[in-house]
Amino acid sequence: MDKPLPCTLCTLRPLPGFKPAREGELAFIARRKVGQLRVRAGAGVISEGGADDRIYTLLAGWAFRYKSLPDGRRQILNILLPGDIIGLQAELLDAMAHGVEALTDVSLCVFARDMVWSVFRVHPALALDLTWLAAHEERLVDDAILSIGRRTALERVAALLVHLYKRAVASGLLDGGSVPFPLTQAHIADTLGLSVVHTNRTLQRLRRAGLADTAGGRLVLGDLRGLRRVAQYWEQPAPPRPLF
Amino acid sequence: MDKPLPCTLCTLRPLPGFKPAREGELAFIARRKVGQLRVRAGAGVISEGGADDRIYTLLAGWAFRYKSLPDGRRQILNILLPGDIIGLQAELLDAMAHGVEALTDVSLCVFARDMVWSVFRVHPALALDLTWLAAHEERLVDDAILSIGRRTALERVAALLVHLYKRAVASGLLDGGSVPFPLTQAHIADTLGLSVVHTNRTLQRLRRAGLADTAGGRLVLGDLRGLRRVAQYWEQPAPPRPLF
DNA sequence: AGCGGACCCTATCACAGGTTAATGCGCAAC
DNA sequence: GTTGCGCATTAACCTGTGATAGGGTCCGCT
Repeated sequence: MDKPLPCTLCTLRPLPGFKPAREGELAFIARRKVGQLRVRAGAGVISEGGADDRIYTLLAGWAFRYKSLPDGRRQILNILLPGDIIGLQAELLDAMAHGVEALTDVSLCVFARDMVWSVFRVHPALALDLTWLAAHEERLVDDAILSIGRRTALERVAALLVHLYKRAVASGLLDGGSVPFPLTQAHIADTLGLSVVHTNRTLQRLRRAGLADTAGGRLVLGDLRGLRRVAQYWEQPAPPRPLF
Repeated sequence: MDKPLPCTLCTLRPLPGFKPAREGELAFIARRKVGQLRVRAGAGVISEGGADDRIYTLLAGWAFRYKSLPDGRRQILNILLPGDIIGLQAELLDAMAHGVEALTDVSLCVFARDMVWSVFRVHPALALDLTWLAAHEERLVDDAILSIGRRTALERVAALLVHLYKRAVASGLLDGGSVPFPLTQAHIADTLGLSVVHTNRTLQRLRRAGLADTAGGRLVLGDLRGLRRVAQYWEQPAPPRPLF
């Protein structure tokens, strides 16, 4: 639990990727932020199947959603960046069907337990925003299925790198031509349904081709257009997103 | 366009899998049903990237959501059964990121264009139900990612069959120990990220093991428990779902 | 009856990607 | 400075799955 940042001073909201808050709604949200939580890199935020029914917003840092099979094989569903909501599914459905783990040290805004229902009751436009976020996350997952199911390893890795690069840039993380990249090769493998060894081979092909480099915890794209072509990745416009 | 069924006489709602409507809400929904649409097996309901912003509920028949790569490889994201909503993402995000195609002849309830927003404005509890459906669909997609990314072909096919069997039963389709099964092996392949040939091999392994048979457009599970074990599939409780 | 088209099935071959195991490197702990 | 650990890297080998090609059956159409 670290020093809470009041929502009125939110460092995320001014970013170009986020929609400005409407009249009165920011205050409404601020009133329901009950604290702030810090989680260390590698630690769990929500455990698979757990019944933690709090709602969080990722304020700073990276995390990921995952599911696993009984025998331990793990699949990462989705990478979470600042502004993403955590725990909405658990609130709506009854149990959490997936776990969430911090990739870097992470700060989370913690919201009151009745947050969701009160949003729906008193601020329909905000409720629509919440549903927008859910639909948006589903779209990401849809894209992931397409990758894992139908792209080759090389295409998958290329598509993931382009995708994460874009999102990191939108989160204001671009610095000197590169963005932070806290995923290990094991994370990439778990995201793309590959083995670690083959992920390594594939990253090297991209590196040697001058397309992308993930060394030193940072991601540099040497040739964005070329990477996109390799990935068969076509741009989707990204409208500003709501923030809680 | 066939003879519209009034929502008050809905054939789906009485099924045990669906939540009864609350006071006043059924009338509200009924008022916004503007028609009924019939789509032949194999025809498209919504085209990928299309801007059709209407909302449908699948009233009868099977359909599926899919995405494809520029070069034609196709991935099925999700099988749709009666009660599923179609077009919610297009309404919220701006374009439809996926297509929808009918698997059998299909009947759809067509809703007024302002349906979503009016639900949020005047019936918060219904709005929450809508979001519940979105979260529930995302859960299905999460499960699919886990399958495609981390299960072997045999496990994938087994898991899919168990899953569809369960859903078909919940839709009241069980008849004499089997349920209808309108997917061709090509559909299964596109759902699981496999080739048609390997899908065929795998189905036969299951058939010879006495676990499952998909012949003749019907699905018979010879040994549900055994199939679950093969699939590493653990049951999730299915609470009754809302219906529009 | 004959034809064509879906769909299912089988066999063979090739290769992408998995598995296992060992090495190296940087870095924190002591 | 040694030890240990996490992560990236390589190599050798193996296998699950894909690609291609063909045959069979059923069914609707003319």
